[in-house]
Amino acid sequence: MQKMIHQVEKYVREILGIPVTLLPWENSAGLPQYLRERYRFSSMMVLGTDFILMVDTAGEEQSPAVTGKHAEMVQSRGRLGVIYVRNAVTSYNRKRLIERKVPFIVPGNQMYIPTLGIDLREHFKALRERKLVFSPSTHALLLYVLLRKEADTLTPAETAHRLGYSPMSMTRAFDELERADIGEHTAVGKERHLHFPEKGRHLWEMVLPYLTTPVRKRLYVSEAGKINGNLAGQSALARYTMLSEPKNKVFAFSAEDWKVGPKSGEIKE
DNA sequence: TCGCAGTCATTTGAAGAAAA
DNA sequence: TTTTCTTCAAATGACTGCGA
Repeated sequence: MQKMIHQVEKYVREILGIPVTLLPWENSAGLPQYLRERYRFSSMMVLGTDFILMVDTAGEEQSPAVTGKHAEMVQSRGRLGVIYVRNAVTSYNRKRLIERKVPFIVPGNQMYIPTLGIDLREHFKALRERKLVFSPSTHALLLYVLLRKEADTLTPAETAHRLGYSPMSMTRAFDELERADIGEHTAVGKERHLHFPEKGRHLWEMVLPYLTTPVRKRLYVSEAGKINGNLAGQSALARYTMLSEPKNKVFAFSAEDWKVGPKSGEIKE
């Protein structure tokens, strides 16, 4: 929770360019128990105006109507404007919070405080620098390098042939690695050469910040015993190591295999 | 001639908006 | 609140031109 308070502080400071200090709000003891259980309260001064921050600690989102009522109750007790804070708000609830003129802050994302004329939406997200994340073809190239024993020099054309990608995709993968300063990139005539001086764990740790999970979705299904697929996660570890089998078996499917396989059969999600 | 790179088209999925 | 529709971005391949 303290982390969220810091995020709000940082976000407001970044956007408005002024120092902001958040302090615990002393008067929260007089609020009903259910409000004190759901929210954490802080006081904040922005542009000369004091506010109470009502930080939502619950996992599930509640309706904007309920949020509005809670904010009104806190406002009537504290005699100060209330700003609702939550780490994420769905688009439809955001719209309704604005309709109800409920001030809110989603740290790093949105700030709506109509009394101060502040209405900063998600477009600020786009202005931030984008983190370099490797494309799937680059992931494939790296896994190929990590799994094979010999350490020879690679070219885009040869790697494309081996991995089943087009030469253009492999050229892009080489570009991404070069941008991330991973591997030794040289050119022999017009041919690009890529060599990895680092091996195994060292290489893995170097590339880790640029990798993303290949998992699109996690599903729990009935009749898992009827599934025929590639074991994944702890189930795969149990197959190849001394680890014991997990209670629920884990399988991995590509989107296509899932559609023509278990999803089309009698397995229920 | 061949390998690479630039550009454009296509496909796919995610996110947001609108409708029910 | 849920479902459906729309838009946008990412990933990839095909085509083409450049230059060693």
